[in-house]
Amino acid sequence: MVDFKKLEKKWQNAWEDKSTFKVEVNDKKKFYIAIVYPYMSGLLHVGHLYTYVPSEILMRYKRMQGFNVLAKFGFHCTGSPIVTAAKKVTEKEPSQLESLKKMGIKESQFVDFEKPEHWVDYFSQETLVDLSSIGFSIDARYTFKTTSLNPPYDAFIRWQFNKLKEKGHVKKGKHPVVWCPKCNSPVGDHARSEGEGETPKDFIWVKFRLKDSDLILMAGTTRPDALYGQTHLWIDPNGKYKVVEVNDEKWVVGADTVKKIEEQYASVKIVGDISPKELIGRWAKGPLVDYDVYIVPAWFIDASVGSGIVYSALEDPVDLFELKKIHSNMKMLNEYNLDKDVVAKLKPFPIIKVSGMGDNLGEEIGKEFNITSPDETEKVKAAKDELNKRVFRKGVMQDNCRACSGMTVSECQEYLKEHLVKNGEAIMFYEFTNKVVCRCLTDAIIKMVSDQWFIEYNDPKWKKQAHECLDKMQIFPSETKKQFNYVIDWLNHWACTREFGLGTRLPWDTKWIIESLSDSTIQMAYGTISKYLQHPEDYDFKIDKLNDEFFDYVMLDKGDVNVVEKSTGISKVRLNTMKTDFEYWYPFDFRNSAKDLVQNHLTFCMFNHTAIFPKKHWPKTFMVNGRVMVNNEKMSKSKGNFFTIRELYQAHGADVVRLTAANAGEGINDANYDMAFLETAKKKLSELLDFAQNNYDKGRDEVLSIDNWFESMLNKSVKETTENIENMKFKSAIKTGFLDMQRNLKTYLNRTKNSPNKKMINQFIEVQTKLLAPITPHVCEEIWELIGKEGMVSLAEWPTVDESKIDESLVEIENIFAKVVSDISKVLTLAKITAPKKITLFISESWKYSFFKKLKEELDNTRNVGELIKATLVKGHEKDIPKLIQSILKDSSKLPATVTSQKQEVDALTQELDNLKGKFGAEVEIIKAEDSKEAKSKSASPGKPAILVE
RNA sequence: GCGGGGUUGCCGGAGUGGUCAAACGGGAUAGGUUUAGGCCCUAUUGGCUUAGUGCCUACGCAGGUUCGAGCCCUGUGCCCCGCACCA
Repeated sequence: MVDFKKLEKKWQNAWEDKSTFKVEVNDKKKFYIAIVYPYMSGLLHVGHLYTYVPSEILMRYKRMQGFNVLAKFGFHCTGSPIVTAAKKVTEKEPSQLESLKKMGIKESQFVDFEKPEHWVDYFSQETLVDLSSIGFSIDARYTFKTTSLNPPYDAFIRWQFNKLKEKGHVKKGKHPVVWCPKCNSPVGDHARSEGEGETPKDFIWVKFRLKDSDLILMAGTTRPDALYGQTHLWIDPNGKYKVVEVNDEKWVVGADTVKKIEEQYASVKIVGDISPKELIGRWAKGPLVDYDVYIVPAWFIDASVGSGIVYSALEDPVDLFELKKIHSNMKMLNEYNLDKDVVAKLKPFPIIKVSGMGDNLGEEIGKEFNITSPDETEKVKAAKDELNKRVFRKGVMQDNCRACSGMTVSECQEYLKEHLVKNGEAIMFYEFTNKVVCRCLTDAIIKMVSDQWFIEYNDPKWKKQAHECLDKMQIFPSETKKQFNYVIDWLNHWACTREFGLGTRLPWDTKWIIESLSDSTIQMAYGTISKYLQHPEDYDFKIDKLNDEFFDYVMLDKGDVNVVEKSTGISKVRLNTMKTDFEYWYPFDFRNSAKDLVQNHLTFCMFNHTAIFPKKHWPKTFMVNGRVMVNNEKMSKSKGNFFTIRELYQAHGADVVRLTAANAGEGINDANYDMAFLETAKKKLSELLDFAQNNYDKGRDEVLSIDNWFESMLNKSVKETTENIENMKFKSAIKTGFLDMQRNLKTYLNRTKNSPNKKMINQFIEVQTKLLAPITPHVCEEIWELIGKEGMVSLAEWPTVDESKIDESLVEIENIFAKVVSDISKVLTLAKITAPKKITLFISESWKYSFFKKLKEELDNTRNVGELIKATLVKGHEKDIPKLIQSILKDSSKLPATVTSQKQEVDALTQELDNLKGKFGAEVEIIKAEDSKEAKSKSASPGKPAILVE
């Protein structure tokens, strides 16, 4: 077995020594690949590998096609994960320490990892080691890390935000956030010990003004539409209520809600307690209707839920059945001094029309669910859920609903939410539907963050531009375009600042740090000149005074170079070098990522480009890949199928690991990194090297028809492989550019009895090496050297297709031969003949060939038997033709893909006579059907000789 | 709930109207080679079957369009992913 590791080191050193992948601006056409940078909270793992392989293959492929290729690589460090991880190290959290250990870090070094800055330095360096060890052909001078630890990058991000602000895309706003009062920060899904997936649900609290009083009863609801059908208010007769003063109004709310109001809405002054008894039996006036509503007790109401007060619209089955209870409960009516007549008159009245249902929705659904008593609480609840669903989906507001008449229920809800709040008749209020607990075990709350900065992705004009950008882009796979379209429309305000974590400070409000997904949206532009900004000393300048004018000049062609020279201290010459570089490289031509970045980063990238750059610098191509599984299971440390790239290449070698990654999958579906394939890859690559070494420049000079077949197949492989790469189908490229090629080689050697044509075998080895070079470059360089080629295969020219060498009839003839062999075997089995004496092959009568050709053409026009007969009729065969047409119509597989000729078929099979004789140990005779009296001979058809065994 | 993707042999997965179902990879079984194992080679891997190179059944389920459907349409079951301030 080949020592891959040794060979790989050799070529990695050679690339380094010869600066094979260092790029400079030149006259060639450029191709800029902006690789998504990895997060530096650890070493690269299989997931990264799978995402990076497409970029890496593409950059090598484009280089071989003569492009000047820039591949940007960075190290992402902004946000909270690194800080959190460092904190865990400080706290000596076992799983965190274990994970460091697994990445090869010694215990004595742990103390260094208590500082976030150390993570940034350490992992970006180690990642660079991994990248070169796996043979990625990037130019390391262009790599950079993010955050304020990298001042020029920091300046770039400030510039980006100043630009966004200038264009009016960044604004201050309010937003409800799931918040941990102890950690004093938002609690994302991943940071919860309970309540994953929970989001603040928006309610509105509607104001009901108590008659003959200045008190306002706040009634919470998600169904403002039902206000049109309001009948009365429910209140918890045993609950605790308070009167509080909010913005000069006196509200009655459940006692437990006071704190929530402060967190979400406004400061609260508690006036005092109020007993439900003081309210029951009185009247209140709510919005949207002219009448007053009566206040009624209900035990299903809980003062601590919502606002503690609910208004009733009797289409709701719960309310309806609850009211029935009260109707019949004289004792209670008396206890609360309720007016019997008023209560008796409370009746539902219809406001919503649901198709397929009558007017009295509550009663009807009750019957449907077979509810006989109000105490069947489960049934009642199920009925309520079902009704809500129907109302929301199909409900239309009836004519008695004033401004909302004719609206669908969902439209009406949106309309009322906005209008009631605007008119001061309600407030927005957010609640969880389930409990949320922070990882620190504190109950989370909903907090209204009010001085947060937002990027306004909801701006319709901006959305339009983003759509325009998307329309012009190439998206792989193309189905993903739909998803992008949806995301552009769905994106709303995006909170872009945080109080905690690594990153760049918001230039005009420095208490805030720019959030991690917002800071990386146009950094690909920075990547075009990062070589200079990260290593100014190599280019004789200093960058201690980078400012917005600098980026304006270099990237937007704005401002005066003399002014910029003065303010930055960078010479005009250097400024113009960077400007030229930027203008040469930008925009980026390709960017790929896993599909989870579609709904944020990749879409942000489009938005931000349209805001800041002119159209010519908008992104060109996105490719989205699935997530990677390992051995068909989600990768996870606990399952033991979590691998760093380092572990893999150290154990198997870079090429093997790369080939396995490229073969793991393609398209948007989840891929599978198959550890078993590592062994297959090893074998196949070893064989490849051995074969090239032992067979190059050996063979005969004479040309046989099988050589031409081989050449056809070779050209086909090049064609298909090139197409596959162009379509970002890298797994298919392995199939057509490697596996199929190897199978054809096997067939070829078999058919030539291991005596290949020298020219062909050389061509094969050269083409094979080139096609594989982007995927397994080390082995390919080695082969390239072994066969005595000049220079690096990495810089060799990508093979071109010679269409004239693709002869479909040769391909067909070879298929016929293979089929004949298998048919003979089959016949022998069926006839139970083990040792045949003689095999006769009858080649189809010659008229059938032209008939088949003609028929093939005619089939595109018609399927009508009569017409086909007329069109294809050959004199003298009036009887045969209808029969043939019938059978072909029934099973079109009888018609070969390519119709050859009788002569070709006879010649080809005659050439293989010895081959056939050897295979079956029998005499073989080939006869044209015309020359035989055997009845069987007439059943031969083009591509399918008749077979007679004796 | 909303949006996107998927559903094909023992497994992973090709295949988007006839040329073609199962490419390619993996696994399994039998045979050959081998001291043995591995590598490698051959055959089989939905069912049936005949003096013949075939027939039938199958692409989640049920319908439909078509001369013809894995592919198009309608309905439906199930699985995966995302739904935000988090990288």
